[in-house]
Amino acid sequence: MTTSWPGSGSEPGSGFEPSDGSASAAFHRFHPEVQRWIYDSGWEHLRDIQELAAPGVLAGERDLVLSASTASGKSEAAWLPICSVLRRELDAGRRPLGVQTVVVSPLKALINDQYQRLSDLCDRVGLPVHRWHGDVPGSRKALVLRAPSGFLLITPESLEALFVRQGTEIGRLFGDLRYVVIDELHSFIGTARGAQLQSLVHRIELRIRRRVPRIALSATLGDLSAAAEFLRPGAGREVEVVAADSDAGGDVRLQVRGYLMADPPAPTHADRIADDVFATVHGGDNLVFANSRAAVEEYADLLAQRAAAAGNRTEFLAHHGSLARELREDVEARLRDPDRQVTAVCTSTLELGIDVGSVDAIAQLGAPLTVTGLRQRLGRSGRRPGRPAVLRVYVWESRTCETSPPPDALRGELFQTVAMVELLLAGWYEPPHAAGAQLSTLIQQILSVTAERGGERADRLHRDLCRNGPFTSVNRSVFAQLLRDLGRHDLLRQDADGVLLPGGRGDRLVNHHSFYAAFRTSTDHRLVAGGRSIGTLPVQRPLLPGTLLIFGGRRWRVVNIDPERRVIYLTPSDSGQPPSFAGNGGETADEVRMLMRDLYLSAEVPRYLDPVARQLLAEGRKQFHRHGHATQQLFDWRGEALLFPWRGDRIMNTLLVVLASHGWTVGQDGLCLTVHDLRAVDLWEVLADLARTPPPDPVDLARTVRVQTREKHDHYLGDDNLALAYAGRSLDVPGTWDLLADLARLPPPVDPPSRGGSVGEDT
DNA sequence: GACCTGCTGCGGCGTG
Repeated sequence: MTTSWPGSGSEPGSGFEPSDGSASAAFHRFHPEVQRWIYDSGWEHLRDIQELAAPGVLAGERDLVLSASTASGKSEAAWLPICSVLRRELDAGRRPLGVQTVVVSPLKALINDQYQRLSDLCDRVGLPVHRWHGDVPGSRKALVLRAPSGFLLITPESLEALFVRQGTEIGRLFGDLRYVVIDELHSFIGTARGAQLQSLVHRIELRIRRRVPRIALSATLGDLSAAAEFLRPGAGREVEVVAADSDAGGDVRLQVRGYLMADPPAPTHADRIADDVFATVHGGDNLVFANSRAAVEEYADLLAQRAAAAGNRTEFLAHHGSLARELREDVEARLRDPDRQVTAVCTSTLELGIDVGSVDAIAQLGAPLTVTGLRQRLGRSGRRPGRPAVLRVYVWESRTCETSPPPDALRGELFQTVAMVELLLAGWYEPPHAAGAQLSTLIQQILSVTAERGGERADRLHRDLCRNGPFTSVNRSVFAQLLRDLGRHDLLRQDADGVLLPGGRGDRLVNHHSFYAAFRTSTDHRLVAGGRSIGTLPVQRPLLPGTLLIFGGRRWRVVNIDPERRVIYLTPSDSGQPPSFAGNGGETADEVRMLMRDLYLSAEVPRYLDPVARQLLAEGRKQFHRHGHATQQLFDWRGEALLFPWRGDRIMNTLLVVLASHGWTVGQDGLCLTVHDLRAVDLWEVLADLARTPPPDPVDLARTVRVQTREKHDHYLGDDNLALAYAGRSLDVPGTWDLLADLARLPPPVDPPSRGGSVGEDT
């Protein structure tokens, strides 16, 4: 079969073929204007994901998960067939009566980027594109409300605001909806924001009284069937999963570099790493990822000092979520500027698909937090044809001696890094955790529905949000208790007919803009220097005038604090310290910790390790065997029993809660749990006893935890529902009892761990 | 010890 170009007929067989050499079937099914746009864009062929996705999207019946690597043309795989369908309807004389495609995206910056790209296509095809988020002027939003049509690119929070503020308009706005597209699906799965998104999409379908096909896009889905189930709760099996692996991309150059922390006053590991990063990144544009905002500030400062001392023209700029938007956008603009050499030191702010131009190399400082994040970071480079993706991971370990506790001798940072790189190379990503009942987000959605509908009956709320909606695990009795909790806090009240309405406090909550986000944020202090806001800082301890700070890559002294208005006034200074930020980290997965143990037991040396990293690998293995980890998981250490479960943080947390509920004083120290005033052999007995008892009810176990609140509206929950929410979010009782069964099969620990000489002296 | 994401309506002011 040959391909002839529409209109011209002059380019038969112009190479419009998928990479297997067969003629493109999809191209011929697109509308001629879409075909012309593809041709004018200079594409030689459709990408695999575009070829594979086209029939399903064109049919417009089934839900689809489109999974393909970064920069593989996933967005266009949805847009091209959707534009074809919508344009054919225009040709047939059908005028749209509302928005035809909603694209929900997790970031404003992604929406802005996609708006540009989609507008180029839609201008040709004759379809309008609108964007709607917090930075879009109200006048533009008013235009959409007046004449809704075409594509609407929107955040979940703005969609929430539409339901609350324009509740009566939802049916008119979306009455003609043909597709719902969800971009970067992985960023929503298993989160409060994801439950909110499921609810909002479901609520659109409820209002227009029909099902709308959903199309989800992602490059890093750890579990495709879980993604399908998330996309259409209760009917994941009917979702078509389209995965294209063949575009998985070009060369990857990867190195793990090890450092052994020197004793003071020798140069610190940070100085040595900054020297090495500086030596490798000058020239071109680079991204340096750190694991905390404080580390970003520290390294941006160290690198800028080196550039200044060397008279180097590379700019080193900090980029993280607490910096003012103007400062961040300035960094992004400089990265895009081809005349500047810019290295951004950043947190996960630059991890997702924000277009910052072509990046030459990626540095990761410290062990990666997740495989998914590492993959996204790697995907920021190598986006130009013929250029490899370059990733250098910098890992440092402390010098240890015989008084160091056993976990430090194991070189856990290095082994975690190697485990994550191996999982990355194997194409594995963290599967979503069960998130439990998501009661905090359910509270938000109950209040939102009552606002949208001007009041609603309890049975209908349960039917729409739980029985037929995304909060399926919430039964009538939990729901009834939840409504009583909300009544007690004056969030809801009931009128004489039994209709639930927002109470006084609920009314204030819903009518404040902070209501639209499902996730919790801290109360930040604004940092002001020279009359300009330079960012925000979550302050945990009182900050005194005179305190020195490094922020935005510059040094400051605190001159004054306004606690009422939560403003911190700064003046430039010659010295400073990185600020401390509050935060709750992610969870390390079971698979990572289990692979770490396999790596200790193995003798293989990955080729991507530099000499010091190899040495740390050898030391870690030596200590692993010397301490008896190959056959034991329980050890004595200075009056404490140590337990190495080699499982993820959720199981470690569950085990900690179980032991604490039996009266033991338990802590977590990286890879191990520490139990005070107990011998290892006694802990072995305790664990064996536990393994013989039936697993506890997770909710009963959760009740023993002192602080169970974590999500935004958790503090409104009564004791029962709070424990239910905690259990679903933070406990894995079955996984923990599987582990206990394994531990009970181990021989009882006999000897205290051998106390060898100091580790790592020979560097 | 660890990341990120989001936000309406309206009053006041200056300018064309």
